[in-house]
Amino acid sequence: MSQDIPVTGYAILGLLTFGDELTGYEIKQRADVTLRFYWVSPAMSQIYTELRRLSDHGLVTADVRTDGGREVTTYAITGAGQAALREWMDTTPAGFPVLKHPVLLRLLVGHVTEPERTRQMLHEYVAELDRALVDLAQVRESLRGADEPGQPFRFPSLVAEWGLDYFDAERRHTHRALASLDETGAGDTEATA
Amino acid sequence: MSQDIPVTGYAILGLLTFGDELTGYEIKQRADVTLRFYWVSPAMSQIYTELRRLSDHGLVTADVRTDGGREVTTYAITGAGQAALREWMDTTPAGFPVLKHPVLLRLLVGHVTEPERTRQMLHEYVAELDRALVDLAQVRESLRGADEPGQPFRFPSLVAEWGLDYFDAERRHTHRALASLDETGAGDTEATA
DNA sequence: AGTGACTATTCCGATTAGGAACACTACTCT
DNA sequence: AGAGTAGTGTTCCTAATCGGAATAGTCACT
Repeated sequence: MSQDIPVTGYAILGLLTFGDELTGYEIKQRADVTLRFYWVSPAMSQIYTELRRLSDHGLVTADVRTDGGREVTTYAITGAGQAALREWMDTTPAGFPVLKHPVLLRLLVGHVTEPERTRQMLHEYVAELDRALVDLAQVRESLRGADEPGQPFRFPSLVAEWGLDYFDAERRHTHRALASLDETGAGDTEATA
Repeated sequence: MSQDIPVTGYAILGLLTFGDELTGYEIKQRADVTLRFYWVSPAMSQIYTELRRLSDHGLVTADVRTDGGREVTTYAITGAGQAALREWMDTTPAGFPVLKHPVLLRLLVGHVTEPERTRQMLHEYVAELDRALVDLAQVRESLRGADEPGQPFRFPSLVAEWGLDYFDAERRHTHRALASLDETGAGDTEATA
C-alpha cells in the first residue's frame, strides 16, 4: 500500500506530523523554510497533486470548509498515514543524497574561462552561503525551547544543526578551492580584484 | 542563442571540452564517474535528447560513422559550442546548490519511529559515505600527473578534492547527530546495537 | 552455435519543476 | 468610498527529467 507514493509525498506527510491541520498553501510555506535546505521546495502544483494522492490513499483527511465566501481545504494526517510513514521509515532504505551543485559543475570546466571569473563565482557562493546560514540560524533559533530529547522539535533541531554544519563546511571547501586557485598565478601575475 | 539550453546541456558540453570525440554512451560513462557526485547522472534518454538539441544549435557536431555493420555517432564540441559554454559561464549566475538528502529528511521526522531505527539509518549512511569516498579517491588518483596549474585535469582535481572534503564533512555531521541521539536515552536505557 | 557481457541508441510513462492564471480577502492610502 | 497592493488559496499548463525497458549489434569465450 505504501510503494506507490513518491518521497515528496512522505515529506508532506512528515510535515503534517508536527502541526495540526494545514492548507496546501501553508504546507508550501513550511516546506519553503525547512524542507528547502535538504530536500526540495516542491512546486505548488506538486503539493496539491501529492495531497490528492495521499487523500485518495486515506493517509490524510481533506476537510473542506467555507471560510467567508470561499472554499478552503485543510489537511490532517490520519492513523493510516502515521502507519504508512512509519512503515516507509522502517522498511525502505534511505538512499544516498543527490547534490546538484552548479558551483562545482562550473569549477570543473574552469579552464574554459578566466581564472578571475572562477574566483568571482566562488566569492559569490560564499556570500550566498552566509545568507543561507543566517536564514537557517533563524530557523534553528525558532525551535529553541522545545528541542530537548522527547520534545516535539528535537529532530528538526538536529537537522537544523546538521544544516548549519553543512553550510559552514561548504564555506571552508570554497576557501580551500580559492587558495588552490591562487597558487596558479602566484608566480607570474598579481591576481586579485 | 544560449538561453534555451538546460544546465545538463552545458554539463555535457563541458565534458566534451576534455576528451576528443565521444559517443552518447561514452558521455554517459564519464558522467557516471564524475558528474554524478555533484550534479546528476543523467538518464541515457536525457543525454541523447540533449545531444540532439546541442547539435541543432550547432554547438556540437554529430559524426555518423559506420563501424562494422552499424551506425555509431560521435559528438565533438564546435567553436560555437566553446563560445556558448564560455558565455554561459561568464554571464549567468551559478545558482545555489540543491540538495536532496533523504537521510536528513528521515531524521527530521525521527519522532515517528524508534531511536534505534534512526541510529541504524545513520550508521548505514556512514557506510555508504565510506564507499563513495573510496570511489571518489580513485577518480582523484586517476587525475594525478596532469593536475598541476595549466594542465588539463587541474580543475577536475580541484573538484574531486572538494568532493572528498564534502564526504568527509558529511561523516562528521553524521557522527555528531549520532552523538546527540545518544544523549537522549543515556539516563534511562542502555541504547546500543 | 550458444551464452553472456558490453556498446549504442531509441522509446515510453510518470514524476517533477516552475510559474502563470485565477479568485477572493484584507489592509492601507488618498 | 474607492483604489491599490499585499497576502491567501487553488488550479492548470508546459517543459524537463527520471528511470528503465526495448532493441540491436559486437565481441569473447566455450
